[in-house]
Amino acid sequence: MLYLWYGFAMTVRVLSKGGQTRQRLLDLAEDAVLAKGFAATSIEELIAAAGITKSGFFYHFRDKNDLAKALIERYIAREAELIDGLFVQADALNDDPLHGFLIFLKLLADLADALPGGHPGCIVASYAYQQQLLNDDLRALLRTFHLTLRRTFRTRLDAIVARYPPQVEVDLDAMADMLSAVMDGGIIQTRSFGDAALLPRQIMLYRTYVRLVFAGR
Amino acid sequence: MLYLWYGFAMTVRVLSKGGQTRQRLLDLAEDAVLAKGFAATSIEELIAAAGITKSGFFYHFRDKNDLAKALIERYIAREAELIDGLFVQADALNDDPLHGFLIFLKLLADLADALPGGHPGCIVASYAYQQQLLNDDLRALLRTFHLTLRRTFRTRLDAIVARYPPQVEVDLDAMADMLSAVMDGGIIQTRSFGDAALLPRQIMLYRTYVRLVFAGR
DNA sequence: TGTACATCAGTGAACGCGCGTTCACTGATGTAC
DNA sequence: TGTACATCAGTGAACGCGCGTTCACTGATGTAC
Repeated sequence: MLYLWYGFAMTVRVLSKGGQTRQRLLDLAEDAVLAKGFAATSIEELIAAAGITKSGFFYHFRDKNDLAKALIERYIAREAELIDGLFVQADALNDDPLHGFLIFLKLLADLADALPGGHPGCIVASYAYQQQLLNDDLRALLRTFHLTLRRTFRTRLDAIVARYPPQVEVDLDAMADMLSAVMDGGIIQTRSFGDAALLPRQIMLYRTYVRLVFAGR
Repeated sequence: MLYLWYGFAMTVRVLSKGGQTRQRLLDLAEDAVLAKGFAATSIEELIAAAGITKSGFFYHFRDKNDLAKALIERYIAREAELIDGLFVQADALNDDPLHGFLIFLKLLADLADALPGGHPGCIVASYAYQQQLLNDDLRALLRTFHLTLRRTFRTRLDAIVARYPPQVEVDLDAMADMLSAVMDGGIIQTRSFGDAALLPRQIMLYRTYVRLVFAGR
């Protein structure tokens, strides 16, 4: 399993027997969805791997759509926890907003670099090309997630601007979005090229951009 | 249909009856694949929309995998034609490599901005999260496509560097890849937010980065 | 401590539907002589 | 110009398989009194 990515930030919870099975189903589903998409991921293959029967699956999830929902919700929660954790680390040693953000980006790149087979993929990005399969609730979830990321990064950029007047005129929302964009794009490239180094390299390039805009060097 | 994006650069070819049906199947398939993924796109729905029978489909494509291949090949060819066309336009009026690249990026952003419902999506990016469905040939195609883009942009950047020494140290391959990344990421955001303006905004932000690195302002 | 009942985490069998694929056939158009 | 044959662009019927979902049932564990 590839959850080094999340591992360090995850709250460890003692799970009941059923909770364990449910988590296992979600783990299997996440891998499968990232590898071939939601529609091509069959309940049959998940239960085969988990070693339960089909009715066991339907004990845990009302229907397949319910699985999709649980997958996004878990992913979003983890990702938020991860990012918050990195910001806490980055802020621990200094008070400067620009340095804090730059350290955060370095930590993010290091984390991406440490993943054995490359980043496992982003469920939210994968769903973006399968939107018609999702109901309105799920589409709203994706939207909210991207909005949260934008707000999180934007808040950081606002704090930077207050102390470091930018060298050029930039749209701060776009600048915030660019980090998500570069990560989603970087993951796609990592997958296409089979080169795990591409994602961290993109993050570091974004970092240089931020430094250039606000510190001029 | 959303092919303003490609329309202007496409060579107009007179198609035979069968060629027309084939193109129509590809158009329908492209829309469906971008909306819900390849696995969820059924031959049944395509022929219903095209008004032929299932056997008619199998006259045009050996099997479903053959459709996937045709879809990527057509997409890649169009995209290459589009980019080349924009570079020709950008180069027509000036000889400066930096200005040429900046004009190209502006044309690209304008084009993205002119798309009625936002960019229809990138087949290659969509396939990235469905790799396990593809055979080795198709995976190689995706890889080659990204390599071609990298080389195309890298060549431009090399020419720029020769005349404009960069203000900061940047990895030129990563800088070339960043444009693809920002576009793939921008499309995902455009889809999640339902805001067509996000993609052109990301392209323009990348453009500012290039200007900043090589012109310092 | 023993008994009754409730909840948890499943099993097993059956369902109908839609999917991709195959195969034998066909009418319209094109080409050779 | 007429005839023979080939190719193009499909049709129609049938196939088996795997999919998501339902339903009645069950053994193990937890809780109340």
